[in-house]
Amino acid sequence: MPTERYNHRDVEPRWQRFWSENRCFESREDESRPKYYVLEMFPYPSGRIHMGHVRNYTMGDVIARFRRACGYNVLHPMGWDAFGMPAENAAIERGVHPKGWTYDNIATMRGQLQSMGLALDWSREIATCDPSYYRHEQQMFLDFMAAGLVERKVSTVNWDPVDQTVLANEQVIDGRGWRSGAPVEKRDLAQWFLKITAYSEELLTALDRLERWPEKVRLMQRNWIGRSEGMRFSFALEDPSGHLLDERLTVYTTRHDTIFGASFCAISADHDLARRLEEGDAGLAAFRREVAALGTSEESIERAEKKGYLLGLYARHPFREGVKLPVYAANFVLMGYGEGAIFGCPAHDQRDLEFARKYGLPVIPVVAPKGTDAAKFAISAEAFLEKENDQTVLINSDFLNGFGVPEAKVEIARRMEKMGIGERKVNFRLRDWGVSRQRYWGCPIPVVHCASCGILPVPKEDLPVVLPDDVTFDRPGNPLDHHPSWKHVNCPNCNKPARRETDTFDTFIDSSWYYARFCSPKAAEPVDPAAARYWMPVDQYIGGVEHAILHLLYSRFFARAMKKTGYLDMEEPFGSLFTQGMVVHETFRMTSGEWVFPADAVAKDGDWVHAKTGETLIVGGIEKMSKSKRNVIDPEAIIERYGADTARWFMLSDTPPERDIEWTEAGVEGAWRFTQRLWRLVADAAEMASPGNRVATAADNIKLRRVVHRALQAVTGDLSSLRFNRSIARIYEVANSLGSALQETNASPSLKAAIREAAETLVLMFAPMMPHLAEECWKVLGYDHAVVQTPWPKPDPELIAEDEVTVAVQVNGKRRDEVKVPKGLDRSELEAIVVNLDTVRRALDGRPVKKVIVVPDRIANIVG
RNA sequence: GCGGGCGUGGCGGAACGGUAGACGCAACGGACUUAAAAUCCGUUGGGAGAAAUCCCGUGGGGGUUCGAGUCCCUCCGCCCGCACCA
Repeated sequence: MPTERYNHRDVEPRWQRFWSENRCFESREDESRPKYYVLEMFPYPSGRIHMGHVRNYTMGDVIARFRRACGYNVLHPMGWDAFGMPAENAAIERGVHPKGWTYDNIATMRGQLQSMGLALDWSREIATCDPSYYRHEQQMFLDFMAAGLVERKVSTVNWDPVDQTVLANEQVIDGRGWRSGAPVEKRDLAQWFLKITAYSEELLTALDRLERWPEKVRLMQRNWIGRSEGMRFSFALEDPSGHLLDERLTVYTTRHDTIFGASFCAISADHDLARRLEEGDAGLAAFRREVAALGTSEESIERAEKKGYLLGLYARHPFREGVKLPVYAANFVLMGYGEGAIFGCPAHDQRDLEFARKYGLPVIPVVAPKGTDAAKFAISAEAFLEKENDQTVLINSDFLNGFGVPEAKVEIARRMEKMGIGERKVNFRLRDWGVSRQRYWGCPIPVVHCASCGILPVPKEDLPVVLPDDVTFDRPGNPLDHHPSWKHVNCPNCNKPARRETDTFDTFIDSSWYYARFCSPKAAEPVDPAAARYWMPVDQYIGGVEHAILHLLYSRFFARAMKKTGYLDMEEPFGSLFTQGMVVHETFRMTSGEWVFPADAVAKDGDWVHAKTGETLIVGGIEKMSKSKRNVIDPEAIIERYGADTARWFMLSDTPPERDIEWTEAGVEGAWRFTQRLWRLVADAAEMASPGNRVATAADNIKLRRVVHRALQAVTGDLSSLRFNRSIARIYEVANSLGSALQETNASPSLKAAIREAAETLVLMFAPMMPHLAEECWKVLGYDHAVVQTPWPKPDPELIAEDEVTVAVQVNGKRRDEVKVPKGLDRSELEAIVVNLDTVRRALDGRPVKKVIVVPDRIANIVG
C-alpha cells in the first residue's frame, strides 16, 4: 500500500493546537483521584532553549503523560528562573534593559518549548522577576525575620578595585577581575543571612528518609553539611621573649588524640588576630593581600600552594611543659570553618605534613599500627591516616601511650575540660546562607535603613518593593545605588528620611520555593494551603546533578522555614529526585584554534572539513555542549527538520537518562527513520486488521500476543522507574514482531486480531515519548477520541506467564550447557537432569560431583 | 586540594551476585530497482577449528564467592560540585 510519508510539519502543530484548545493538560485539585506532581528544574531564560533543556523536559513530559494515562491527576507546570547576572551582563555589553531582554527571551523560549509538544499546564506559568511572584518572597523574608531565621552579619566578598564592583566567584579568573584584569581584593560587607545552620542536624538526619533520592546526592549533602564531633580548646600564647599574653588562641579539632604530635598552630589570614597584627607588620600585610587575591572560593584557596607567615607568637603545649608551637597565618585555613584556627599535626594530616616539610617543623608520629616499635616508626612522604578498621595505638604521647584513638579522645577531652581550657563540640561545615547581592536584577530586599531607628522591615502593606525600570548601566556598581530617587524613602517608624536597602536577593531564593508557588500560582498569599496540601510534595523532580547540593539543600531548608512561618505543612519538597546527565557533542576547531560549529563541519574522504572554507578541521574531544566551544546543536533547527517526536525519541533512546548522552547525526537519523517506520507499520496494520477484529486466542497468534503483552509489562515497569532507554528497546521488539506478522500474505482472522492488538498497544506504548505521531496513528487506527484521552493498557497475566524456562548449566562456574525445563521444577529433579548431561560429564573429566548449587529457573552449578 | 560519580564490541548501551553483549547505530552480504535513495532479509566481541566445540574477554592489578560487569581494596582515565554562574 502506498502510504503517505509522515509529515511532522503538518501533524505536530495540529495536535499541539488540539491539546491547547481542549486544555488537555490544565489541572486542578480533585480529591477523587490520586495526584502526581512532575517537575523539571525550571530554566533560566538565557535566550534560546538548548539540548539540555530538550532532554530534561522530554523526560518530565514522558512521566507526565504516562502517569496521566495511568489515571493520575497530573500537575506538570513550567516557569522561568528569570533573575540573574546574564541579564545585567547583556545590559552592560549590549545596552539592552535586563527586563526587556529577559521577557523577550521568555517569549522565544516559551514558543520553542511549545513546539516540543510538552504536556504542560501553561496556565500556571510564572516568572520569578515578576513582582506578582517576588512580592511573596519579600513577605516571607519578613516573616522569616520575625521567626528568628534571618541574621545580619559581616562577610567577605571579592572586590574589583578598578570596576568598583563585587565579583562573583566565576568572575574571578586567576585572582583577577574578568573585565578589568585587576588583582582581586577582599571587602567586608554587612549582609543578610538565612540561618540554615539552625537546621544542620535536621537537614542531615532527614536525608535518611529521602529514600527515593539517589544515594550519591544524599552522600554529597551529608558531606556538605559535614557534621563532626571534636573539641574546641585554647592554647596559652606567649610572645618571642616568653611572656604570657592575656589572649588565648582557640582552635577546633577532631583529632585531639594527636595533641602530642602538634608541631605548629595556624590561623586563617582573615582571623581577627591576623588582622590586628597586620598593622605593625608589613610582611603580614603583604601575605594577607596575597591570600586575598585568591578570592573567596574554597576551591582556589585549597588548590593554592600551602604557605604560611610566622606571626612571632607561640602557643604553649597544654601537656608538654616548655614546648612552644610557632603560630602561623596560613593560606589553607578557612575562616568560615570551626574557629578559623587549627593546631597542625604533620604525622597524621597530609596538608599539615606538606606545611611542616616546607618550614622545617618536627614530624612526631603519635598513632601507629598495634605492635609497632615507637622508636622506629617514622613518617616520610605520606602522613599516616588511620582508617576505620585499623588496629592502632597511641605512641610518643606520655599518658596516652597504649590508648586506642577513641579512648585517647575521651581522655584528652576529660583532661582539657577539667583544666578549663576546652570542651567537646559538634561542628558543622555548613555555613549560613548569605543572600545579599550587590546587583540590580534580583528581588529587592524589603528593609529600610534609618539613622535613628536602625534597620526596619518595609511594612507589609507597602509590599512589593518593586525594582525601578529607569536604571542605567553606564557605570560600574549596582544601578539601584546610583538611582536618583529609588533608595530615598521615609522611615516607616519615625518618618524621617531614610535609605532603602539596595542589595537584592540571591537568585537561589527564587528557586527555593517555586515548586510550592506552582500549586496556586495566582493565589494572593505565597501559597494556597489547600492547593499545597493536595499537590505537595513534588512526586518526581528532575534536573542536573550540578544542583545536587546548593539548590536542593536551600529548597529543603526553605520548605522548613516556610513551615515554621505557617506557609507550608511539610519539610521535604521533593519526594523523588532524578538527576539526568548532560548532552555532549564532538568538538571541531580550525588549525588557527578557532572553534567551529558542527553545522559547519562536513565529512569528506574520511576527514572533516569546513563547509565554507574547505579547510581541514581538527576533531577534538566529546564535551558538554557549550557556546564557547561552539559544539552546540540548535534544538529549533532539529525540530524543524526532523520534528519534535524524533528529537524526543533520540533523547530517550540508548543512553540511560542519568548518563551523559552524545548527540550524533547518525543517532537522530536513526530516530527519524524509526518514526517513519512506525507510521508505515501502523498504517499497514490498520489496513490489514480493521477495527472490527476481535482478539482471539488460537495458537497461530500466541507468539505475537506474548511479545506484545510481555513488552507492555516491561515498558510499564520501565517507565515507572524512568528507564526510558530500556522501554524503547522493548518497543523496537514489538515493532519488529509486528513487522514480521505483517509479512503474512494470508492472515487468519485470529492473526488479524493479534495484529490489531499489537498495533494499538504499540501506539499507546510509544505515545508518552512521541505524542504527536501517536495521535496521528490512533486516528489512522480508526479512533475518534485522542490518545491523551485513552487509558494505559493492561497486560494479560496469562500471556505473561512462562511455562518453560531455560536453565544455564555450569561446571565450576563455567557455562557448559543449557536445558529447557518446566518452570518451577524442583531442585532435586533439576539436579538429576543436569549431572547426567554429556557436556557436564565431559567437563568434569572423571572427577566426582562434590555439590550442586541450584537457583531454581535460572542456573545449576556443578562443583567437581 | 577536598567531596561525589562514571569506565562493557567499531559506537550508544543490556544484564535481581547466576548463560556478558538484549535493543539500536554503523559495517558487510543479499533481495527489490535500469540505477540510486528508501525499504526488506541475513551476518557481525576477539582467537583456534571443516565442524562439534574450545580458549580469551566488562579500564589495570589484587581479593571475597560454588559463581563477579555487579561486592571489597588499590591504581589509572574521564566527568560533576566546592557556598556570588544558573
